[in-house]
Amino acid sequence: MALVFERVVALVCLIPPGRVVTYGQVATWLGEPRAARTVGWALHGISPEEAAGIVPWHRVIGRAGPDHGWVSTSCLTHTAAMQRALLEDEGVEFDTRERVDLRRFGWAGPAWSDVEKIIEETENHR
DNA sequence: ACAATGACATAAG
DNA sequence: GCTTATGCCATTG
Repeated sequence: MALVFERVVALVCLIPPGRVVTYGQVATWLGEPRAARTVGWALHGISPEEAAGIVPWHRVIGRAGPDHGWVSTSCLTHTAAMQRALLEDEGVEFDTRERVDLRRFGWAGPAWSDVEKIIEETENHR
């Protein structure tokens, strides 16, 4: 497993409220720019308890263009309507086509030191 | 081991 | 700008 799910979850936990990131970004931070799909899989495996208030899974969205993202979940337990509601509650705005402006709400990502810390922790915890 | 699938991404038509 | 086709990683049958 080149891309450890725990790292994905840890990174998602670092996303500040009112900000969103794409699956591809998360994958890139972990050194696997092509593992966007796997990131989605990792989040899909999150338990309901974690999703409740610990892991802000809703802040991870798909790409809809260079500057826009959109809710791409098809999961039945974490529906798109639910995700949109959670984001709007944090101040993230959706345009008329259910898309988010990444230039306004996108997150540049954590500092490398934080990513490194996560890697070490997951390495240690393992 | 092979084929199919999925909360993705990018290039091509 | 939208639809299709291909590529990707990891899981599952």
